[in-house]
Amino acid sequence: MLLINRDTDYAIRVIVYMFKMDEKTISARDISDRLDIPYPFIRKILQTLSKENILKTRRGRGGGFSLKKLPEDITTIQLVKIFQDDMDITHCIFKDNICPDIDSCILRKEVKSIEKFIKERLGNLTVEDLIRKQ
Amino acid sequence: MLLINRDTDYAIRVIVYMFKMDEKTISARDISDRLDIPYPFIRKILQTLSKENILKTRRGRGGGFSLKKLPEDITTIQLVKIFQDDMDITHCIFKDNICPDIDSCILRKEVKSIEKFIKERLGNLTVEDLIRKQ
DNA sequence: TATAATGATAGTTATTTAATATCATTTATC
DNA sequence: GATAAATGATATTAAATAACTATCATTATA
Repeated sequence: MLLINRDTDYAIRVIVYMFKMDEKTISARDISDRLDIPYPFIRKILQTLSKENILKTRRGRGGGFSLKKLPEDITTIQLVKIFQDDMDITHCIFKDNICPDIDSCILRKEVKSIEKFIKERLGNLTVEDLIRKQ
Repeated sequence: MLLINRDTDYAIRVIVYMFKMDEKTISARDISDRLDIPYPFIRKILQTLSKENILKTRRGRGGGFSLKKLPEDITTIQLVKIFQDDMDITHCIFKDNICPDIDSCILRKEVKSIEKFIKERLGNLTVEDLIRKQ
């Protein structure tokens, strides 16, 4: 089990890279070549980030992707939620089944509270932090 | 992503059940029937728990499993570690690859710290807590 | 000796994740 | 206007993991 999955990790790397490069726009092909990420894979991630309003796109020849938000306005939890199904680590596999009462489940309460903690921590970690502190 | 996977969840339920029943030994077949868990599946879990010294076994006719530890001596994190590959949620998929220096990775540091928090929390949650507080 | 249990381990199926492929649309340049 | 180079949308395949099943040997009781 990983807290940050591959998609999220790639997304973070791409965004950090784009900030560092400081180019107006950069194509999926270039990112794929420079960061050594499979082309169709990074395309899907870039498309998602653009749908989520984190990237701008310019179509057609010479087009590509550029950042729409400032690094201090992108948090890690935002990206995790986009690529990891809202990060619902509490989801009970036994609901409607063995478990007598979901509301009285101590384990569930504990996990829920841990989830809250994680979301707060990653909510305070921006892309700027990742760039600046390194 | 789930914090507690199916194996761990079953293991917890079985142990709680065994404490509540207060029978000397109980067979895998009985547990399977009473908790509605697939027989070969629960067998594997029981075998693992017995290898890990959480259960005692008696082989042969009339045999089965019984608890070896007290509920206050079994923590949730123990069970998670047994069934979930030590719960290494930090594991970096990019080592030896893109990442320039694993030691300077801010994201990694953050995730590692979250992992530590989770392990402490689940380390303080015993099976007795799960029974008593319910 | 037959039966009912676990020990050990192999094998299968289902689900999820990772990666690839295709074609339409857009836009810059020649 | 034609061509090339880009993204948009979406379908498909492949690999990995998780879930589940099966088999046979060994043990112990009646």
